[in-house]
Amino acid sequence: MLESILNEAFISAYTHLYQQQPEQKFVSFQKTRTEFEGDMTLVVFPFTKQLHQSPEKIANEIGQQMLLENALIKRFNVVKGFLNLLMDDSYWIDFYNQNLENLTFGKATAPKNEHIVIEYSSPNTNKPLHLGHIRNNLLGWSVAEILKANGYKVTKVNLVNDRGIHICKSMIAWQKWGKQTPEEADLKGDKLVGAMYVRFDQELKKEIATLVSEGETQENAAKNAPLMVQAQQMLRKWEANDTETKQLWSTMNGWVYAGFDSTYKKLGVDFDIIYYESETYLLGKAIVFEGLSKNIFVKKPDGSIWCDLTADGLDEKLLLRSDGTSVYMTQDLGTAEQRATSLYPQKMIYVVGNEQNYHFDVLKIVLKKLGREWASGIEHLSYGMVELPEGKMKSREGTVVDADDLMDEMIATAKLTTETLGKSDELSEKEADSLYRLIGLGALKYFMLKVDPKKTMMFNPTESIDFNGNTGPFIQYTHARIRSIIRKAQLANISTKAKTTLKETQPKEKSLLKLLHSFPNIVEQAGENRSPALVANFMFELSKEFNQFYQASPIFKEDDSDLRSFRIGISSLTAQVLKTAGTLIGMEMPEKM
RNA sequence: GGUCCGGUAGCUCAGUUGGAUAGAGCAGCAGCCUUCUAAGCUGCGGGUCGUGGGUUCGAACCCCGCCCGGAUCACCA
Repeated sequence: MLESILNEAFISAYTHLYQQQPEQKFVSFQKTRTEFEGDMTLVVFPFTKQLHQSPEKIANEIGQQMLLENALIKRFNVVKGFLNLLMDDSYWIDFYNQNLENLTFGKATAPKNEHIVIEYSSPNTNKPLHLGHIRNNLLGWSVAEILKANGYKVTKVNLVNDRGIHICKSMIAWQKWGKQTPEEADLKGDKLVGAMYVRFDQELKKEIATLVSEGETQENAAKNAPLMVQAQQMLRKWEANDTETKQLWSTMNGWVYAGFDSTYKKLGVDFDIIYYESETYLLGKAIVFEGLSKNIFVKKPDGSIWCDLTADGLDEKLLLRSDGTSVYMTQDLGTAEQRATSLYPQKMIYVVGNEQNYHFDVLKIVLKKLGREWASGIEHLSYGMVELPEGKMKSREGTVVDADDLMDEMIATAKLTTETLGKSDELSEKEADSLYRLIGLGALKYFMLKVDPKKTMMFNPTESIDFNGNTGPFIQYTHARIRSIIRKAQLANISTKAKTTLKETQPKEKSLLKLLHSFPNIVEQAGENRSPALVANFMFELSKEFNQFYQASPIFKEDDSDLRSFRIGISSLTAQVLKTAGTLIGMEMPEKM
């Protein structure tokens, strides 16, 4: 790594000059701004106190000494307190020669002895997946891939919420107004069950309105509406293992899973383990009783069990209802312990929206109070909501952007754009369809992942996602351009991966090499920050740089064959890095487009 | 009300964890195709980094106050 080389050179120069060690926390190298000559810049201001000399003097002395000691440093210049160091071109050319055929370039060279479990998606089975789930799924999947690339052992898990009152609502509605299988209704299973859930809600509202008009209070009406009573009855039957209820429940869930599977598949996400809440919802009660017996929790007169977190700056938290049934927190305590004691991970990452920050704060604190050492490995990857121009998505107001619909629209737009540009003329129907899919999904994934996960992001359905500028298709297009060059070179029998004997680089080539050089560092940063956005932004940066190079230096018009192969090699490495980076954010790269 | 998160160009977003004169894309305007793919490239205009203080050689970034927006504080999940 360049930074560690320079860091060593700096320490050596510093100790030689001043007979003392520099404070490591003050040593900061950064990329030199383009308006100055140099590759890396050392900020020397922090050392003025220790040395009692002007920043310019220190910078000059250190620059001189580093130049003397290290052959990789070619020149230096000093602007105010900034020491700009120019590396010898041989550094970049060596990098090129060494990695030209390194197919795993960018990924960690040695495995880390650490296991990370990452949970994402975690849908309810009463609603189809929507735009918010898309962000969740893409983020979780991508972070998992990035962590793998960093050498971690990663297990992707999904906890499906397949039981509870909401499922019973869909079941009641289906019995009353549905009675059709997905095939009969010509609907995806998750869509059918989702429609039943909506129907229940509508009918329930009518009942409540009727009761209120008859003089009931709103609260009582909501509690006593016949439909609500039936749903609760059904939940009790379910918990009592009633055969008929369980039968219907598993049939309808089966429809939903088939629907989810097709959405996941289209989106390109997968899981190593799928947990079902119906199988885990009783876990956790034992933990609550354990905490009660250790006097960490308290039981109230009505029988409910609580954890007092006021000393931690939070509130009292319910852990078990007065009737002895679980709440969300109870189950999460249980599933966390289940994972910790069966998979033995060093970290457990939960990809869950920031609306649940409080929940995860509580989860960690409660587990720590219970003395679970592994609780410190729990990490909430808290991402921001996706908002529409009119604000949050609301299922009841029909402003939800459906995941399947969105993907289909993206693919249709890709088709239209491609045909308009006349780029599919030479493709077979099959090739063309797979290209539209690749572009449409590339556009969607890049759009979702280029934004910092923590931030709330805006999605405007009417403007649809762009294909020009800072977009997935722009990057894919760049890749396709390079592949076209490679094919042309192969036809002309020019090696695309020839080491070079050149001694110098030109500006655009060097900028590209510098960017390529930074790729492993980007992958590492993205892993540490759990941020696919860093990879996405890097890909854009690299593509932009390549397109400038492409436009400025026509490769096959170059007479000097050494220079020509060098440029082909750089192009080839660029395409490879784009492809590798693409695998980290789930964006495929086309050969032609 | 308490707690947490956010506010950067007309719009969507970056800003390497405190460094140099704050950057991209879109939208607008003006150029570049007898072509290694124009889904591209070049140029122009566009900013009180919400606001007021503080910390220091240096702040969009750290601290405090205020304004605005969001989330959360359920015997919901």
